[in-house]
Amino acid sequence: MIIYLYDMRLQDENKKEAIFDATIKLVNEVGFAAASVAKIAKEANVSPATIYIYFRNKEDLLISIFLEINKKKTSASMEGFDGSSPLKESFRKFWYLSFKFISQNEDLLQYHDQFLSSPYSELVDVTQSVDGFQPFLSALESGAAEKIIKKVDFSLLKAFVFLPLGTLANTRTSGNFKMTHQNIETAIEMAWDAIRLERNEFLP
Amino acid sequence: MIIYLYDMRLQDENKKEAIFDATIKLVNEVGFAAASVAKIAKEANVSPATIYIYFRNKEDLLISIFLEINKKKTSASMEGFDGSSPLKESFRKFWYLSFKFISQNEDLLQYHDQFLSSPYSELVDVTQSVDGFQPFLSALESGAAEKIIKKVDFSLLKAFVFLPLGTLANTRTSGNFKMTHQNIETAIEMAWDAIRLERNEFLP
Amino acid sequence: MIIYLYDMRLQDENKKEAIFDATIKLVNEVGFAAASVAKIAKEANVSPATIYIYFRNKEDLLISIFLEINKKKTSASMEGFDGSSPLKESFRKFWYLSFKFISQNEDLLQYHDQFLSSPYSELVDVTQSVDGFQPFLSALESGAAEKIIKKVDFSLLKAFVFLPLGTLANTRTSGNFKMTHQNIETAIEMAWDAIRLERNEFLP
Amino acid sequence: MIIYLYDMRLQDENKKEAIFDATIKLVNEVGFAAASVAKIAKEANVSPATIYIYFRNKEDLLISIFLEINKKKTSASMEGFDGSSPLKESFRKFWYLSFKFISQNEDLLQYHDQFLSSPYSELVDVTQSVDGFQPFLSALESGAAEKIIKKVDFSLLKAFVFLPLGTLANTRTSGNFKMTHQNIETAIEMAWDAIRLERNEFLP
DNA sequence: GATGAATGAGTGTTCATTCAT
DNA sequence: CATGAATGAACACTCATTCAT
Repeated sequence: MIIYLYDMRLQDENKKEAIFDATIKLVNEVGFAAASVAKIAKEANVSPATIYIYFRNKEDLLISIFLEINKKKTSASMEGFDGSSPLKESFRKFWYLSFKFISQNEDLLQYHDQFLSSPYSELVDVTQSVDGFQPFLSALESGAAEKIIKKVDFSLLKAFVFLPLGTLANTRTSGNFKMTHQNIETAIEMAWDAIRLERNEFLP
Repeated sequence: MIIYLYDMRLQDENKKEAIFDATIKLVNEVGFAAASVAKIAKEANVSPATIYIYFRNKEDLLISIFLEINKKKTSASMEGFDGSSPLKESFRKFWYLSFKFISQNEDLLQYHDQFLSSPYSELVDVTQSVDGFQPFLSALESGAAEKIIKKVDFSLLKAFVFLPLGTLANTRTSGNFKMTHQNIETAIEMAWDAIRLERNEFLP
Repeated sequence: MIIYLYDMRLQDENKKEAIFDATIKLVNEVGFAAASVAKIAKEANVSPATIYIYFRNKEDLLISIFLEINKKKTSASMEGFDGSSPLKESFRKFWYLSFKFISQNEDLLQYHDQFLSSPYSELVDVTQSVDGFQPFLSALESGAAEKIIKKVDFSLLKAFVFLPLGTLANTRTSGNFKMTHQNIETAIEMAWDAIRLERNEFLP
Repeated sequence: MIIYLYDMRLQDENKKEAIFDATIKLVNEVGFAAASVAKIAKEANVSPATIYIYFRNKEDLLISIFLEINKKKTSASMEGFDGSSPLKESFRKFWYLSFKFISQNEDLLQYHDQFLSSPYSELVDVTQSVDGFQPFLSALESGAAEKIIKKVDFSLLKAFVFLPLGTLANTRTSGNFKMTHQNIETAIEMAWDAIRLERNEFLP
């Protein structure tokens, strides 16, 4: 017989977290396809049936984790964002915070990446998962209006700003890229060069 | 009635191609994990056992397809590459040919992308799959030596030159990006801006 | 309606036993190779997947059954063994009990025999499966030391004492041998004659 | 184009023999169940289809081999059998020749044994496979009539005379039994003691 | 809430055999 | 005669999910 001293809700959260952690670990280790419910359950030290108490099905579990990671990542890279700062400064800060979060949460990012390239990604409303970046996107739009940066399709922005960030940070896909201070500076510069509008500052 | 013009091999190639096509179609439709051998066989109008005549196992099938796509893609984008041309011109041509190939073979590229982000990708020697690009990479290196472009880690190059190419071309990941002439020009410009070394041409 | 008298374990044991029985029946009917997991499951009125709850794999199932039969057989033929009795008496009793057990459990013995001549037998530590006979073997050794029986290699002992027992009892291999009282007596006598040391009791 | 210089029949016999040898080798190595037609074909350097030219099906192949081995073994152990010799002498000679054949053809015997304990054995008329021993069996019968040996059921004879022979000779089942001259002598003596009728030669 | 047992449908792969050439 | 290609059926085993307790 088990005695719950404090609060049942606590226990629940522990279980849910255990399932989260186990799933992330397993997916990173063996990939999405091979991360079966049974294995996740074993890794989390719960019964397979227990997982179905917290999540409707496997899909729900995997998506929930993705969304949570996404939320964490977004709020981390948008922390203290100030729309009134100069765009370049905001840009640099965004990359910096992103790199920092990524390097401190490699496992989460690896899951995030794998999820996006799995068929499960189609079940998530991607636009929604981008919501948190809205202030930054607005600033970029303003920058385009002010001719600071190029006026480009959102896909191009993603391709040259957000995407490289993800891959560079993922050790699995970036091979021997070392996140040194110098490399980070270069990466930020490259991204900025890609989007900024060149102006000859010596002409009137 | 079938007429064998030359020899039996003719029929074989047809079957192998049917299996290739069926696999690519299925993987693009339902993803890597859900593309079972049985389903592939049905799609190719072939017995599951037949697949094992042409490929050692599922892994071998998937990798073979990837390598073939890779070869096609590489030779398409490197066609007529001339190391003595100005770097920017080579660069532009490379992107142009790549975009052209990609837009004409969306299904192949979608497979290619999915493969790279699947666990199967670890079974392929990636360096080898990049061999065909060597002349272009050498030109980039020379460009760095001549201070035309930034001297950067290969991972950074990949992240800002090759990766955006892939994603922009893949309709699944690039959403509503339309490959208009204008968009392509912009993309090429962005990529070049990312890597080029800025020089004030008005100073001595 | 099922009534659970004590606890769930009851039902489990029934299932496990059903699987055991089905396996033995099937192996005896169609042989080891043709006794597939699917067929066993159907015979036991169980899903194939259920078998994997009780046994790690087919090998584990087959070996488990063998070991259980072996245990039963050993303890049956060694029942009430008394090392201080005259060797011939022990010998006769051993054969008698063996014959009795065998004749009452023909199916188990048939499985046992087939297992030993299947490739699976190599996965079992044979010496361990003989452990239960140790007191009898010791008695035989003492008998050899006392020049009551021949001092022979263990393999010879097996070939003339334990092996004939098995085959005679197995209806599949022994054809029309009827286990009449007379036949049993003769068999025991033959086995004893084979191993005993002849002494002319009339010479000094 | 292949040119047959001498005689087609020769080539055929070579192929058939290659298939025989390959089968025996494979069955001994991996067991009956795992010796598939495809593997046998590869081992024999022929196409699977070729096997079906020489044998109706797999069953036919396996049985044919068994019967051929059986014939060889029988004629070897019955070589120069003389019904007019004293029974014990014939008996000893029979064992001796058997042991000799067995030790010189371990692979054949291993196949023979495995076959007999496989379900295929039921497809062979066992009585027929014993035909060659008939003169020896007759001699044993006469011996029983003359009260030289026990008058026993044929199954008992098999269990104490023919069976031990097989097992002792099979290295797989006999473990560390070494076929030394001494061991062979003992084995023969044990078998003879088992069947002979004891007579006190000192009484009238 | 939590569970181990249970399962039908599915997995990748191999089977013995046939067939057109 | 000889073959490689072809196959439906079967193989051992795992899957996501449900259910009685």
